[in-house]
Amino acid sequence: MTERTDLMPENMAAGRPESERLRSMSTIGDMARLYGLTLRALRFYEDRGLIAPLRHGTTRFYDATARSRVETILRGKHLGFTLAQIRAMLARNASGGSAALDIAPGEMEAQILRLERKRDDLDDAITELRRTHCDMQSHPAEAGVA
Amino acid sequence: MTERTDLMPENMAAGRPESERLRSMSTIGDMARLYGLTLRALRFYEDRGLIAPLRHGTTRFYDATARSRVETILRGKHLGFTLAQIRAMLARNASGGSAALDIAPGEMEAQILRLERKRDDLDDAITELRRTHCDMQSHPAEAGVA
DNA sequence: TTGCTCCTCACGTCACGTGAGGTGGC
DNA sequence: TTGCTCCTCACGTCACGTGAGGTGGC
Repeated sequence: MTERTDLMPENMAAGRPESERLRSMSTIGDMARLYGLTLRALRFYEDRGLIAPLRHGTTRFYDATARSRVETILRGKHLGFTLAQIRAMLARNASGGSAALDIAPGEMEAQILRLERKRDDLDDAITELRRTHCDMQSHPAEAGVA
Repeated sequence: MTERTDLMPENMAAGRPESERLRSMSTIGDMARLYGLTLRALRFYEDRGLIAPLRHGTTRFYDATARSRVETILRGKHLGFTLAQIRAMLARNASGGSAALDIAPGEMEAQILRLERKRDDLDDAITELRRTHCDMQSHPAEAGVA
């Protein structure tokens, strides 16, 4: 996040808020390092309408708003929502101003049930794998399952 | 699974083992109903080299071996393995004869760790969703998440 | 003739990965 | 000139879903 004089108009006085805004912007590389995302992922979110970075020529620049949107996207992903759902949640909230995930109560409960079912399936699988693993320890001859 | 006389050669005597084998075969529709799979899924497994049903013209027929292979595929999927992994396990076992999943011990442990990590991620997400859900119950005004 | 089941392309989905080929400022 | 970062296609991956358009026996 070095200072980008190329983004600043030539006719500037000292201490102007405009230069402050430009100075505080991140490149796509900065964003990738900051959030542990790939460039491709950031461009993909943009293509799906989740973020809209500023452009200087073809180069993308991300301001504080864009950054907080990315953070919100990551939270949505962590909660197991699809990008389409996250996009809808961000859009619904757009009226509110902040970049929060506007999750409807029904959506929330449905998601909890979905994730619980997935977790239970995983628990089953883990139990079965462990049982087979132990079987293999005690009878190393038979390495097959079912 | 009706009797398929079209599969039997004309020159047959009564009680011959060949007709028994043919009679015991399933169509792709039978298989789909039996295992709760779509026709597309069964054709896809074939395309990926996991099963090789017999053909009568263009129509597929599945014998007992093919059926047990499909059961093994479903077990592999339930344990969270990819089709490529399942294919390799089935191939390794091909020498053994039965259609079992030949899972290497290291593969097994790696899979257990992978699934445990996924389950822990799910647990985190569920906890967070439930907390947000409760927050929404107590302060209905703020419907946003972070 | 209608209805059912079967077939083969082949594009769409989801969330990106992975080059290919090119630009631009230090 | 080299090296770094940025860009836009565009095909590949995974496990299928979903028509489109056609065949074949009761």
